[in-house]
Amino acid sequence: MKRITIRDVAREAGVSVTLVSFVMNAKRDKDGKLDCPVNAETAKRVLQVAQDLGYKRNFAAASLRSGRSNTIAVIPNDISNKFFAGISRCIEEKADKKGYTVFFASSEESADRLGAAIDAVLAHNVDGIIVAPVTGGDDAIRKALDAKVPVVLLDRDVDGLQGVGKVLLDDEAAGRMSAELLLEKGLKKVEMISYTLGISSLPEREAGYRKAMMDHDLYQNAKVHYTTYGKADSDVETIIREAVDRGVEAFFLPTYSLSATVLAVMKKLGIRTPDDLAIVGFDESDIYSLYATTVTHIVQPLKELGEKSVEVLTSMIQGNPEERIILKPAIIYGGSTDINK
Amino acid sequence: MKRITIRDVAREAGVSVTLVSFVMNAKRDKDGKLDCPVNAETAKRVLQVAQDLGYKRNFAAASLRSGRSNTIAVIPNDISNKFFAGISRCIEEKADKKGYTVFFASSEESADRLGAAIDAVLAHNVDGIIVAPVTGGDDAIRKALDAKVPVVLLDRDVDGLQGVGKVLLDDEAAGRMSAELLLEKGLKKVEMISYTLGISSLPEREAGYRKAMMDHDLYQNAKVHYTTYGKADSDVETIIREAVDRGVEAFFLPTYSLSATVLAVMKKLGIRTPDDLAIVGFDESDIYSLYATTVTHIVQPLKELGEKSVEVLTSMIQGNPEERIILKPAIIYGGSTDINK
DNA sequence: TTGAAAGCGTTACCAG
DNA sequence: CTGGTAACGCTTTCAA
Repeated sequence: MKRITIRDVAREAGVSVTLVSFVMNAKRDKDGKLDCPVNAETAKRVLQVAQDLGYKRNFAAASLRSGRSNTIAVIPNDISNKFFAGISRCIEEKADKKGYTVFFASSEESADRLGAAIDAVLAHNVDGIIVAPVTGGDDAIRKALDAKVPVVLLDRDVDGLQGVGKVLLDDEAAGRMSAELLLEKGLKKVEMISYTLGISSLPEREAGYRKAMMDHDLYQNAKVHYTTYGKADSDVETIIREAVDRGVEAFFLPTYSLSATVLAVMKKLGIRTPDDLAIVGFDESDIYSLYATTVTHIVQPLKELGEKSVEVLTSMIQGNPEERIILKPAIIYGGSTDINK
Repeated sequence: MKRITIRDVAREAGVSVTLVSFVMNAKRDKDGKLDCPVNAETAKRVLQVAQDLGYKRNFAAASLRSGRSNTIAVIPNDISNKFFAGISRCIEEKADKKGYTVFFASSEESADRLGAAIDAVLAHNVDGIIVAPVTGGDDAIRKALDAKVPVVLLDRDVDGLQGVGKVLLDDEAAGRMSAELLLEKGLKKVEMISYTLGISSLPEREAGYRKAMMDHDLYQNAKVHYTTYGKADSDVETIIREAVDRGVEAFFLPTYSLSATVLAVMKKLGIRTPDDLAIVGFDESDIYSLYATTVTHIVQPLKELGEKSVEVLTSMIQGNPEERIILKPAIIYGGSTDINK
């Protein structure tokens, strides 16, 4: 069963390969009409023959000739992370609708791996790249830019990169909303734990938190504890112990992993929420509804983040200028902030 | 900055394009020597020149000419599922080591989407496909087989498919281990909830459970409740209520989603584990350690499943016959089975 | 609206 | 060991 080529279709339909190529590439406009310089009758016949013969375009050939490949690459920092897994699905779905197939490669929070991943997908002629940057990943991203391959930054911003699209969460709003929710309950000693990761979202969330504290004239109470990604467990235990002793009333946890770690520590130490400590967590997870007390948390608009990033990227692939889109977070209320003082 | 081709390298190194092609494709054997019919000196020079010029292979051209593409496709039923997200990462890592880039496309538990995904990756000339089949996905998979593209079934088996590799969990053992753990605690009324999904793993897990019940002369107590994927919430509540009234002592939950659903229902109804109901859950999740009582659960060897599936696939791509690999599950003990009767 | 022909960068074949 | 050259299947001028 040999492969059907454009030539077979042309011969069978009694037209030239050029015509077939035109027809196969034509996009349908809103009327369902193909917008290409081909007689409607002919086009229809070609389509029919292609269908009958079971013609499948050979992307390798098309890519070689045209330089385009109808593929995009998605490089999250960790695909096994729930947030990116969810977003990846949305991206894939949207990309598929637009006729793109998706390459995946995760960077594992390492600039080197990001570089390797970008090399690999560039060698495969991807038309564009959606990436959640890692600390120090600027150079890797610049390689793509140098190769004139459009890039969209997802979820995390990086300064000093010209001509990249961006689809980000309004991280400052997320921080502000979280803190304000707590402050409006009458709590005064609201603190935060964060990572020393060099990515933009965390400092922004912190800025939002600080702003809210300031607006409520409680800036003297603002305090942010830092820990390192991957070694948070012991740090967090110390932080929580000390904070409870000091009479801290609430914590804002700006990532899922910090939220999970804090909940684990609280469970271990027998610290209850919201009475001993009110909590606002981040991102979606079953743990928030299954924890002894349900947990209030910030949710990111996964679907929109995914879809927008594809839209911005495909628009850039078509030669339009880059866009920068900021999406708003939402709050899901749980028992962990159900308190009044 | 125009693209460097094999011809540029050939000219610069003063050799033919053929030589360059040989060198670029040569695999290094264990001694670090390139195994190709090229003078070591020449090879070294070519490599050096390629490096200096910044030569990058054009996979589209190679793919067009050779029919191979150095890409494999991974099609889980749902990438946002924690189990597949974890496994995907392992697959990607292993594939990368072997020089393959991976395409992702999820089937969303739909045979149609699986068909579309397979069409798409086939059009991109993937060298092989790793797929977690969905109910009724046989035909889609057969399309790949017809195109002589090797396929490895991951996690779920499908009967009647010739020449496909398989990397599966020993599902029967998982069922047996779970039930036996409960029975050895002296519990006698051990039941199970399962889905009416037409995939192999669930019936196998059920078979293991039934076998254990039989071995302990408790087959008259064996009972499996069925619910539908996506509509489990209300069913499970009814099942649990009724079971507790009937004095059921334990449940084996053969998937993560069932485990999460049951824990949610128990929390809602105020049913405690292990005293009111002992529980064995499935797959890894933070919820098992964060639930009021930690939950005993079966874990699949993610890393091995991912790596083996890549190994089996690449071996098949090189023309070797398909393999069938069955991996053993493990149990993580928690408080939900910490009981003796 | 249609067609002929020229490549795109590799690999594969065959000859030396 | 080395080199010439013909494909691979498509898109893209250019000309009719």
